[in-house]
Amino acid sequence: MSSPAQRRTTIKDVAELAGVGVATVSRVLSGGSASAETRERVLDAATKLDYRPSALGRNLRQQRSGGIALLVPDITDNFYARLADGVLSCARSYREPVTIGVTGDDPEQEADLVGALLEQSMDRVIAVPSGDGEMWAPALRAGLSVVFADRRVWRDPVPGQQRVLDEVPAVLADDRAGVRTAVEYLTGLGHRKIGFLARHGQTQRTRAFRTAMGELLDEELVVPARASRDSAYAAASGLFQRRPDITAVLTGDNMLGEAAVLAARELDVRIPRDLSLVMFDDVPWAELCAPPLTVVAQPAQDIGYRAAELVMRQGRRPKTVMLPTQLIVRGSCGPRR
Amino acid sequence: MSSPAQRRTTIKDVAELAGVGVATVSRVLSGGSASAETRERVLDAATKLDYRPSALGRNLRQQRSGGIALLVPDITDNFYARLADGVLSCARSYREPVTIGVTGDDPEQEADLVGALLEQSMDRVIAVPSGDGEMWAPALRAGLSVVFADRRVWRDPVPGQQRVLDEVPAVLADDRAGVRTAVEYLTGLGHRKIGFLARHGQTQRTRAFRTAMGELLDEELVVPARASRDSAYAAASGLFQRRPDITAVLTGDNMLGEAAVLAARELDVRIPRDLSLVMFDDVPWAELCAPPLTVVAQPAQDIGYRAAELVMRQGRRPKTVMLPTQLIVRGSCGPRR
DNA sequence: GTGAAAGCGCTAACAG
DNA sequence: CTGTTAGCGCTTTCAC
Repeated sequence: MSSPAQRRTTIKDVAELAGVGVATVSRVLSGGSASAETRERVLDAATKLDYRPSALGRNLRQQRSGGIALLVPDITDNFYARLADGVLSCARSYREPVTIGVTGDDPEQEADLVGALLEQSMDRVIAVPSGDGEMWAPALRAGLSVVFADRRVWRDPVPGQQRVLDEVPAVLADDRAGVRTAVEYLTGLGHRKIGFLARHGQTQRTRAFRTAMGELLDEELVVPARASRDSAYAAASGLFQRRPDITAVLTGDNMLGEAAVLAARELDVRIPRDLSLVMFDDVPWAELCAPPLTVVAQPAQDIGYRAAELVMRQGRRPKTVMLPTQLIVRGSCGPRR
Repeated sequence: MSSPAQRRTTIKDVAELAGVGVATVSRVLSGGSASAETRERVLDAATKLDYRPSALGRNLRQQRSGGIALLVPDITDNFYARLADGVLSCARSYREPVTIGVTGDDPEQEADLVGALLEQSMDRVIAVPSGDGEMWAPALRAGLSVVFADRRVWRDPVPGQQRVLDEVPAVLADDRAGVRTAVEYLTGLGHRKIGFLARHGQTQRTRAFRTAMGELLDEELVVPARASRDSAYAAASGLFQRRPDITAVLTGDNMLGEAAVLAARELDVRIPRDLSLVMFDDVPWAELCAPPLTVVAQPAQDIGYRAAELVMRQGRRPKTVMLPTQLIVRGSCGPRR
């Protein structure tokens, strides 16, 4: 049997040992004013007792639990893992714990998680949002400060609330430029029938694709997928079978890219001979793939880091941050044959 | 400017509206005994006010913040991401928030993080441990219930503490069997000079490799790497250059596998013609690789899920759980040439 | 079955 | 500059 946990050292113990009041201890420890001598006595006592202020007491008093919450669609997706890593790395420098929730890109689950956060009195959230304005507006009103990462929320149909959501700062990759660069690269190679595989949530990228394609756009080649791997595969496979005339495809994220490679292989579509492929997001395996994949790289870790910075400095009304993407040409694209 | 956050509804409000005392509300809401009529009145009031009990108050009162903490070496490593996903998925069914910390496989950072947990009064931790017994024993004494995942802690040199650490339940992949199967597969193909790339932390696997190799073991072919990608690459590249006579290699995790593929390509070592490769952990890209990688699959998500179950039911003295691995043969191994 | 009251550890307001 | 005190929201004795 394990021994019973001993009672925690409290601020009272420190005060007693130092021969001062508890308020003084609190002040000294949080950098308030105190005479040099008092300060030393307090610090001494605290060290001697190995005193660790209880976050519980502080949190209750301040009516807010510290820490920052992070909501991502899927933590096993390397992109979100890197994003999370960035958040974690920034949060560490503030000594703030990070609570992670997985939404599965499902507004309902997201709403659930936000509810849980409120229950915990968390007041800082970084989210890759799945829900729309209707779901985030109440959270905002409840007083938590939100930063969106990777995506922002769709414009809300209700006029009055649109303003609210525009107030939510966001850290985004420059989807417009990324998509445009990729499309230009592909058209430069002679491709005309270019497919686009994207998640339902990737509104910005889808829109950017439509714009970038201009005259060339064929709505039938723009195919949406749900959040799962299976759905990604189904979308890719479906597109390739339905429209064997396409010569290039751009995918909105790395799991769709993976699905495209798999589906192509299954259908005996050769990359890049029969089909050129550009994938959004440069994951480590893109280079190991056969052929190595041409990608639109995104600074995932940076996105997370910057988002964490923003959510920590809620004071200085921060604007939306847009981070650049980069086309990395490897071996998955060829000229139209 | 955003509107000021309105005051939270407290238990007092509910009590007032229901015309009962706060104690009664508390009891009803936590499933205690109450007359049917009272219960209904309370529930009604709670619903009407949309009352959410504050975790802050409860936590302080109970001297423990709920939730479970998860410590992994690297969240961008797909294996740990899947493990985390398993934890998250189990924790959700208990409605417990999960706080994630990244240790970088560094005992010092790990100790830091545990300190932070204690400060937060977290009392449930799932850890992929980097530190040794000396670091975990105090945490245990401080009263938190720990479950190890993926690895357990090295036997402690101090005799008295060994027992303590054996009391920590652990959820592990069956490294012994996994390594043995892989080695037998390789020797079955005729390989004799087999290299092993492993992290410092992968003691069990390294030990298993030595055992499995028996007579064939060449200590020079067992090479350790630190946690980083760079270190993994250096280890692989170094081994291949130093000992071009090896014909097969087993890697202790997926990042080492990735490094091996990259290093081999760089040195113009062909897989599987010149070198057979078996990688621990079946990541999604293993199939996309050229050639597709033969792997020892581990139930990462299950490991996380089971660990979370254990840490939630600290009551029923749980034993260590060992989960099976599976050799998945793909295209990265060939006969010794 | 129910209510009154104590108190978890801390910080902020106030008085000295 | 420093100590006293109130009280954050909740659960848990302890009377009734």
